Amino acid sequence: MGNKGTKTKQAIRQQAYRLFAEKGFKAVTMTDICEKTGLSRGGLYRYYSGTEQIFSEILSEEYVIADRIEKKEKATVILEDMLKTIKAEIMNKELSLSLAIYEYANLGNEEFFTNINDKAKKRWMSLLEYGIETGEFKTVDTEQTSDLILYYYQGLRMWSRVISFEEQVAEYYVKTVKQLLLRE
Amino acid sequence: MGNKGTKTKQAIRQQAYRLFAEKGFKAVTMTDICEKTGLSRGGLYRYYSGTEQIFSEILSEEYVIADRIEKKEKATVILEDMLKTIKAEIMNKELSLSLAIYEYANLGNEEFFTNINDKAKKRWMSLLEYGIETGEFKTVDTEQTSDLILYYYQGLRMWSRVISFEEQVAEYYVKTVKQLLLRE
DNA sequence: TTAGTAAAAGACAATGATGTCGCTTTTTAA
DNA sequence: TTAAAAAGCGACATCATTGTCTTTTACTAA
Repeated sequence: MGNKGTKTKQAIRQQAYRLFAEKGFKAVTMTDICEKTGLSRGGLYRYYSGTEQIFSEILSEEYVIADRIEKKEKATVILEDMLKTIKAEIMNKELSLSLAIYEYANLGNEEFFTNINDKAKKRWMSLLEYGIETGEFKTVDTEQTSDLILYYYQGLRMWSRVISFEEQVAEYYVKTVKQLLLRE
Repeated sequence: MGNKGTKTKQAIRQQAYRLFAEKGFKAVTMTDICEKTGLSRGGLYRYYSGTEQIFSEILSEEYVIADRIEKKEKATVILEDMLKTIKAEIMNKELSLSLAIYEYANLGNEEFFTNINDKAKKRWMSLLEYGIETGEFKTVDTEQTSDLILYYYQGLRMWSRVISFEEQVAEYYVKTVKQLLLRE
């Protein structure tokens, strides 16, 4: 029984990931992926029937977002943690799928992203509610503030690929979110 | 002397604009533009040597941004005006070049956008300084706040293409900016 | 060791886009 | 009216990419 297959698929996805991060979705061809993986066209097609399929598998691997946070720690600690992750994401332009994702979404795969977005928003709202409940956060409109946090982040992430950002820009983001939520 | 040319060029750009807005930059071919304009390939190539050239001309037509605001009106009035424009931009997904711009920028045309971005930021900073000076706005960190206003907007504009937004999302944006700047 | 199956290779035709070139039509100005 | 210039046409060779198909190679289990 061939179980070498799953390993190969993983290797394909890994190489494809790098390509998508570098060039976006549309610019990556099956031939590119062949070259990177060292596989022949025939070989690659055995596993995946096209770039869409590969990318969609990469996405479902990548985006496993819980809609709610775990209310085990203090809200401020969770917040710090999330901001740290976000800051790192904004700053490393090399491995960002943002362009690829955006192109892919525009190719008629809206549902997936409506979904992801919903979940991310719910997650933030859930955190904000929690923080307000425990008194750690200021009393803000949770939906409005979640929107701000999310789309501000999206804007940054998108353009950080293109424009060379200084660290400061990410810093401002963190600062803004904290100022909105935390009591002085 | 043939001055029919400039009219034709304009017509080409107009049709191309629609295509870019609809499909992004990479997906639009010279052949597409031929079909839309009714011109033959040979005819089109007489005017433009490729999609890059067309798009770049469209951009320089579109983005004529002054870096400073005119300090003739009240800051609040200017703000209202800018927000109104932005809201409209977020809401009409059909004619947004956002995807095309993003793809184009990622193709190695960073400078242009670094420039545009700089100007837009300076414009906002200039408005904020003005408003603070006249006492209409709260005393905020102008750079930090401009960043927020800009990238939050970019995030919204990008995703409004993909995700079907309700009016509310744009409303939140406006509300947020006003809350940040205006005294209650 | 070997037969059978899985994995990989690479040739193939088909497609669709590119940029060029020579020819035709239309416009313009004298 | 006419000749020169501008505008427009479409065929052409070329290229990159696609997905398929047959053949070859490598494993694996009896």
